[in-house]
Amino acid sequence: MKQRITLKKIAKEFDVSISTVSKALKDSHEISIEVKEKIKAFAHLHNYKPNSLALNLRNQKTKTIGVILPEIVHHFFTKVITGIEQLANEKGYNVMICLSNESYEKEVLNLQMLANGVVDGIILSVSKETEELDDYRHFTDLIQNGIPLVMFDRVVDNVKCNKVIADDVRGAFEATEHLIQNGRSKIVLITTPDYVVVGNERKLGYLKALSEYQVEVRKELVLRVEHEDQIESKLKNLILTSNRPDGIFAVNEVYAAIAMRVCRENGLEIPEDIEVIGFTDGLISEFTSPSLTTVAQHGRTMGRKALELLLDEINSQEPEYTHKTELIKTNLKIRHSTKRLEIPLKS
Amino acid sequence: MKQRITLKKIAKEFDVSISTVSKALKDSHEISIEVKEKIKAFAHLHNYKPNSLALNLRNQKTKTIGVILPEIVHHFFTKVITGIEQLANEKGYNVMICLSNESYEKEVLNLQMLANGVVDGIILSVSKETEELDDYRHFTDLIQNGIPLVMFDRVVDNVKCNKVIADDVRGAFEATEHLIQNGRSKIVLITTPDYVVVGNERKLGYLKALSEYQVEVRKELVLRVEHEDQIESKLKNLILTSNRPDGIFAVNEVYAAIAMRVCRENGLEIPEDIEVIGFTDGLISEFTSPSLTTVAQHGRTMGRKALELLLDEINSQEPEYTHKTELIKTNLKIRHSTKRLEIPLKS
DNA sequence: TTTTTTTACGCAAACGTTAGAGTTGAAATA
DNA sequence: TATTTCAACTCTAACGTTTGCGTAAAAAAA
Repeated sequence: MKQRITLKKIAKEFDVSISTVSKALKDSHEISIEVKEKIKAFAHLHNYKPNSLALNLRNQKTKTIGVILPEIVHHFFTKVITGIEQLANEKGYNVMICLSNESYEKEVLNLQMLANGVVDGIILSVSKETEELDDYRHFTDLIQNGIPLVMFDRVVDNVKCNKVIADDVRGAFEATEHLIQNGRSKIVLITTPDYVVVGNERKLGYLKALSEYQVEVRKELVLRVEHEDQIESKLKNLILTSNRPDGIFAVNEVYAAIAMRVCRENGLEIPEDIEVIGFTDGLISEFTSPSLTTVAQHGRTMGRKALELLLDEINSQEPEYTHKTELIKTNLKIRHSTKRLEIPLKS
Repeated sequence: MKQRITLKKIAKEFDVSISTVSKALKDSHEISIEVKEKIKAFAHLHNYKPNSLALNLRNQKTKTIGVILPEIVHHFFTKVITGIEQLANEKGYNVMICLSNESYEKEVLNLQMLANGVVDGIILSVSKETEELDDYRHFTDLIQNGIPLVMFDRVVDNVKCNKVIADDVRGAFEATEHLIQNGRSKIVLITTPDYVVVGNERKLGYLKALSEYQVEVRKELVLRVEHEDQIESKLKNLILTSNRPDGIFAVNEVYAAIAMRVCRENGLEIPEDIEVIGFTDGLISEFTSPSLTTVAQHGRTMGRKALELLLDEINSQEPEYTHKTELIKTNLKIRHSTKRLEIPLKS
């Protein structure tokens, strides 16, 4: 196990100083051509690469950005990573990914770890527990420390930083609108508890569509679930009532897929008896049967945009940087779980 | 934007030397109690955290391990990451994830980047392009440089390092066996091109099962696809022959899901007319209709094991470390795309 | 020949940290 | 009083790199 070669070792080899070697490798005019040639040849032969740690320490920057995700077994987040990675690559940055596993404590730990000089900036989606605890001091501390932070998807309103969010309200509006235009009026909303911001935003869109189209809002049709397991019984109850629902809008893909299964197990045909729409452009939607209409979130675009904003802030010279919030458009991917509308009722 | 606080700044504050501060914060007996107290209080107030870069440089280790994945929009890989992350967390290590995007060049770049002092060791799954090019010098170079490497899932036989692989042969054998025991004999194999090692291993298992149960091997039933798009036409051809297949074993989940769709579009009932099994414990399997029987790979276990081996090597004092190859058992998750066998024909 | 310029290098500081080896000054011992 | 001991610090080197500045010798100009 031969050790990595350093400037020092090369210097010793030719009996010159370390700075001579450093300058030679940088092709400095201060060094004679012969010396440069032999040093370069030797360095190349031994595959010299400057030690990143030393460079980072000296330059006070790492050309690395940190990404903290609530979880990774989630198609949307992997899409976002792909977008971040892509742009990072183009710009010569490295990406360090950490998982908070939806835990406040791990989020704080990850943040502290990354803040200690490891990265030049951080992209993050807030963990559910943090949203629940409603404690955001670790974010403001970070920002106080001068480390740029960009939040995406699950963001916190009163933390001053760049943000990238999907246009959740509009996406949910369009999904609900689509169901209404397909003649549905008893539309179930399957959503998360209130503290999950995106869930709430999507609920807003749902309500907005109902009100705009003068569809009655029925409280019992709003299903708030803490966990997937709860969907089956709650939904079944609704289906078995006399005034059973004819449409479902779920705030994520898995909820929608489960809802479809429950419907079919209870004798409902999709989309004839009931139409279903999910949120997120995951993998599942394409392979369910019937395939699931979803609100596509464009995770890759969000990732790219988030990094764009981050680099913008990192490279900004201004003492007072002004933060932006970017809204990424969603769009409805109509598949077989809803009927395609031939003649739109409203343009 | 206040700058991070350093030992130097604390030292200046109290007009003592840097080492006094360092020792005070480490509660050294060399420092008087009063001085220790005031320094600690001040440090805590200003939320002092030692700069990781400086520590890494000094200690010549980073407590960070690098993971290079061919892609991340892939349920299996995210499971592996989860496993790695979990153990890393327990052991106080950080994880840096890089994507090769199945590209040889990016794999090499990532490897070089990580090797420059950024990580203490690397866990990697070989990119398809690398397997195709059959060029593994970047791995041997890395090992020569004394940086421990663990390969998982897609490994290279003649690179000397720790490896973790699923028992692909056995998994494929059991899948094929299951189909045979269910009375199937015309079993299609949907696999990748030959250079993809795991695909090959799974093919071996398939062939072994056929031979062991004396089922005729029909070359035309082995479908080698470069891309998902090719499945439809190739499979359709087989289905439309007089001697149509009655079982399908696909080397991954997406192939299996697509195969199911093609079968149903061509009038075959699953599992009555044809049974289907996939590989990988992805998300899709549960939500297809019927749900898909798969060979579960236990990605999390693989991730944990890979890191375990890596840490083992990192912390090994021996000059001649002997490498291991760990085989992770798969198991068949029987769902609705195959019939459950009530009385096993063979134990 | 003396002075100036140029060439080609070495020195030292800096990034932030740690730890062993000094160095004080005062208290304890002889 | 002289010596030893000890507490409580500071100094220094080291990790690997870069870069402005200093400087010796050689070359050019006076």
